[in-house]
Amino acid sequence: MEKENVTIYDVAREAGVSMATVSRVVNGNSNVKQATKDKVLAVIDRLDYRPNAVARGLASKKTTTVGVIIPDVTDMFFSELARGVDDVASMYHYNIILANSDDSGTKELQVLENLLAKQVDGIVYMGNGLREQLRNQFSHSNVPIVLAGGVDEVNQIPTVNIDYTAATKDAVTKLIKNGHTQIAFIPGNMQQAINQKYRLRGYQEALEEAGIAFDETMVFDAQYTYNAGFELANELYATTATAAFVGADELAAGILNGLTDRGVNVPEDFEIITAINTKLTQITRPQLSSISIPMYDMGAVAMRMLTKLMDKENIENGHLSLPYGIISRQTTR
Amino acid sequence: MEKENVTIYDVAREAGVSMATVSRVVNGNSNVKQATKDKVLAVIDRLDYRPNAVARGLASKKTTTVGVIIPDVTDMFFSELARGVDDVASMYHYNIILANSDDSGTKELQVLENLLAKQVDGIVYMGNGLREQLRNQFSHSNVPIVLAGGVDEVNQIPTVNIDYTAATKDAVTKLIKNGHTQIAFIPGNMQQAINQKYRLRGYQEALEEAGIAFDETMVFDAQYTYNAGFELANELYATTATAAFVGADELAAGILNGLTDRGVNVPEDFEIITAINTKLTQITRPQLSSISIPMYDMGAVAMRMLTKLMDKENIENGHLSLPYGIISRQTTR
DNA sequence: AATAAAAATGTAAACGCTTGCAAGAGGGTT
DNA sequence: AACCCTCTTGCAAGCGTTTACATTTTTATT
Repeated sequence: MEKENVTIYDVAREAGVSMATVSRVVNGNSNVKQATKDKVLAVIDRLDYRPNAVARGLASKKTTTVGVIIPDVTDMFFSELARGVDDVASMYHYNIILANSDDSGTKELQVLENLLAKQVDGIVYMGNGLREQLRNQFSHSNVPIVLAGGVDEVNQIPTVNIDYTAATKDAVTKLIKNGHTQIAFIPGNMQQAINQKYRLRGYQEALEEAGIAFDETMVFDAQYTYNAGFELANELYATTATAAFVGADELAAGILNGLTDRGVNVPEDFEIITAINTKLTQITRPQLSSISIPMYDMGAVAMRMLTKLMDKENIENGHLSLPYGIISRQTTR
Repeated sequence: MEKENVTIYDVAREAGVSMATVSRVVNGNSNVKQATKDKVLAVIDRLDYRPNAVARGLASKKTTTVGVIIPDVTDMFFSELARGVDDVASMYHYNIILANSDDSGTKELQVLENLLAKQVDGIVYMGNGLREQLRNQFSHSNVPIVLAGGVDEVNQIPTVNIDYTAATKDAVTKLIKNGHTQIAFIPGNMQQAINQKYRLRGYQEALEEAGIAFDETMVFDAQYTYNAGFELANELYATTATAAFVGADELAAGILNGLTDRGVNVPEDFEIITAINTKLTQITRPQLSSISIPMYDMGAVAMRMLTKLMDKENIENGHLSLPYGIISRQTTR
């Protein structure tokens, strides 16, 4: 049971070669005579040798590990992104250190510190925006980083997301085309740039194009939870709104169920369109119409971009907007 | 911008002490004169020194990193566990390397190999069962490991979960009390020990206690997906079953919606109880009655247990069953 | 067969830290 | 003044690899 750690040195001795040679075959590196390679490989197998990645990391200054800062793995949107990240990470032989930040500034900073201490080769940052302080830390370090799913207001950091403004505009326009003029805008947390700037702009553009005046009372701030939505339904009920753009599925589900419970018929009396397209959209009754976002792909592409950055390859375009769609289900006519 | 890596050596020089002393203050270690400590701390601050965790790992043989093998982060059950794990991990200053296994034997093995190469201090394994081969690898290495949420058929590895047999029995008994005798058993993948042994036994015990004969045609095998459930609804419709025990929420949601779409009234004509208690249970209409499992806590407790194991503390009981409950919502009367 | 070029292998110095051991610095005791 | 502790600090040997650079072996050329 006591697997006394076998080192590269043991292998070298047993195989009658130097550790440099063993290192070479382990790394599939340069030119080693086939015969030697076979001999070494045999010993590695016999001794059950497993290269110590930590030592490797020290010597080569590469850890083949990337950090992933995520608000909450429990959030369907982010976990889907994370899955995309991990899949391509492992495809390129990287592991990911996953760290939840709760979207909190101080936690993010702390987590970043940690990740850098662990010498990660790169970082994919997920979040709804990029705080000033964090951006500073990023630029101070020379670890490549890419932002997945979020927005960087100053377009300074490589990013992959969708065009939130356009998507929102499309969704709202769809509602307008269905005859609505009183459309509630409920993107979630209005503090976040993604809502406060991008989505709001899309909403406003759609209204403007249709010649509808922007009415501030149609803008609602909310937490990204089912319960927040459920409660908001009451508030909504008291307004003249006849449709709503909602920034997240759980929130939308809450609103939908809340409204339904109050006897409102969706979509006859009230239409809803949500901004994400998680499994939830199929589960609610009626099913939620939504913007379809390629979450998994966003994560995958972000990670792929990161591998390039880590290899110091040139990135043609550091700001990718993936295509999105609009899926009509049952909460819109 | 070129933060030429400042090392412990730089700090030592600047502070006029030896690196050993710097190391001591960094590790809050042993006894260092307060004056010296202050001096060193000041330099650390000025130079913005950040200890290299990789070097530390090599020297100390501790990486303060634990591996987490998870079937799929995207699964609500597992991501909730993962969150619990990460929270207490970071509480104890550990980071987690998260690796998706897709519940595949070969992938698990590969992932494990990786984790061991990275010299993780411990592993928390999530999965529905523990494959022979993996168990072997585990016992070959001397890295502590704990199983979260799953079952170890031979009770060989520290585990934290709930009593799946008892929970299933309780749930089924509830259905029986409501007058049902034809109860479908749809735990999910019947290959998995957790279903094939534990849950099935609970189901059978409940029937037996009520004097109902076990009917094999009431046992259904299914994938853990919404669609599988939706389709299974048709099949179910054709049987004499009047109630069902379902092993997962998504699956249950599919069954519920499928049945409803066929005009079946739940719970009047058909009752459903699901085995997990994710957010979904509140979102479906009618809301799903379910067994409530402390997912987050299972993860948290498992990680806590792992910290003890890593510290070579004695574990009083390596097989923890956390309490569960039964929540009646609207799919049962 | 001699020689140059190419291929294979070895040597040893990092990489940045921890840690056992030794030694210096102050006291207090007798 | 000699001796013994206890508290601090420094020395230096690792930890297990990678990787320039040097050296040896092989192959090709004439």
